[in-house]
Amino acid sequence: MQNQVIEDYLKAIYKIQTTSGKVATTALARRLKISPASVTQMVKKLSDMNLVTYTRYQGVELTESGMKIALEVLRHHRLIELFLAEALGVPWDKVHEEAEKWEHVLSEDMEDRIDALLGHPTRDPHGAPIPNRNGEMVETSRLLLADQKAGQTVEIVQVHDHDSELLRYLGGMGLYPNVELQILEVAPFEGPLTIKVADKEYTLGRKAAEQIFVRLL
Amino acid sequence: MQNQVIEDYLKAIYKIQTTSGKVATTALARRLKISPASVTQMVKKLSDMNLVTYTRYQGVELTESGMKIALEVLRHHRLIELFLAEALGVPWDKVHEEAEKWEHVLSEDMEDRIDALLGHPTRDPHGAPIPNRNGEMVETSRLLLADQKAGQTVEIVQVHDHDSELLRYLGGMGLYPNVELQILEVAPFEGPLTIKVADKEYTLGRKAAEQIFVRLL
DNA sequence: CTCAATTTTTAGGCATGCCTAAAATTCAAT
DNA sequence: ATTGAATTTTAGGCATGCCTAAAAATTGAG
Ligand SMILES: [Mn+2]
Ligand SMILES: [Mn+2]
Ligand SMILES: [Mn+2]
Ligand SMILES: [Mn+2]
Repeated sequence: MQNQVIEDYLKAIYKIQTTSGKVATTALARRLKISPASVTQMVKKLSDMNLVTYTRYQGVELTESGMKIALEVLRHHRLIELFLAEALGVPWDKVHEEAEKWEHVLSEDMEDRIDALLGHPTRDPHGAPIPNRNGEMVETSRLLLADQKAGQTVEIVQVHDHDSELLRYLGGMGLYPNVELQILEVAPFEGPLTIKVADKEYTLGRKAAEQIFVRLL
Repeated sequence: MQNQVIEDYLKAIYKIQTTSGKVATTALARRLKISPASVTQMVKKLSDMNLVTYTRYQGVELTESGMKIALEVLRHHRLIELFLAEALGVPWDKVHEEAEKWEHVLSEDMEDRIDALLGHPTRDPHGAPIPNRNGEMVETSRLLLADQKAGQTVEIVQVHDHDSELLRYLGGMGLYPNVELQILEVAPFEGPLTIKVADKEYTLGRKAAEQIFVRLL
């Protein structure tokens, strides 16, 4: 499967594109941990395959078929994460790494079976939306926990899923999607937040609070 | 993972080695659907890696570490087959193809979880033995159904798992591992067998009967 | 034992996807 | 508008794993 390489490029382009618009060579290189020169070369090939539009020095953008593949892989990734968590009891800080490999080998038939077994879920273990078979996805409106004010009660919607250590740290406090918490105090000068979860109080560093998305209750 | 290529070579060598001793370049090439010239080249690399012993024109043999990897992959393959069948309800004629891809991406942690979930199984859906974590495997003594005489009652131990069509055919008659059947008649001149399974009679072609292993009851 | 058929290896190539170093282009500060 | 810094591309290479055609070694039939 050299498919894997293409799929990882498209997924990375998708992620950057949906968070910051145009996708520069360097940004892609940093995300994929590949030299910019190699990215340029590969991006030309993707362009030849009509998976991205590419203008020299201007960055890339997914075409419709590129987007379709990206969402397909994303669906695989998130379904697998949930499947691993639910069916095999894999802790939420380990599912990402495993799904990163499985996503490329899962057949459509297995995708459907997993989807059905899980009851056609719409969110992965980190709260990220799972695209449906048509590539449609419900992005819930969400706010950064770090931007909220003291006194508010919020519900966790999603957390960043790349940092295993962070996930273990959050898990230790019971900070999972759909969990409710109160913001007791927000220290000034970008200081930590004091929060209350399930009747326990914790101090949460700014860095951590910036990885957590919430909605107001 | 170009690991995949090496793992597939070692698995193929293992299969040939355990059924017919020495492993010739051509046999390996045929099984892997790769030209003999390419096999020679790759086999040299495997030899450099100490995964096989290789003497020009004489074929290859797995070293201890080559054997270890082969059995590891085989364990993955068979555990996955059973997992797919049990956990996802995948029909037994489809599990092989899927496992062929998954076997190369499964982490040791997932292997252990699947193994535990299935209750440390010793047989895959086709009756093939699953090597344990140490690469040990219980090969049951088995006879070819095609070689048996009329009048005998036998139990299916294992069936060949490569031919999807055959598996569907056998499944239609309920011919799975651990199923008991009576041999009513064996037509002469390599003719078909008449068998009785779960009170129904079937005529089974020689070709099919040669793909089925049984033990006498 | 010989030699033609078969098997296996060698030689030379190709595609993929990565790299570093150097050149080209763009950006941004004056 | 200039120019130096940063970004991006080009050029030239390398490893992996496959191929075909040709050469070498083995085998086995007579
Ligand atoms: Mn991936
Ligand atoms: Mn996730
Ligand atoms: Mn395989
Ligand atoms: Mn099997």
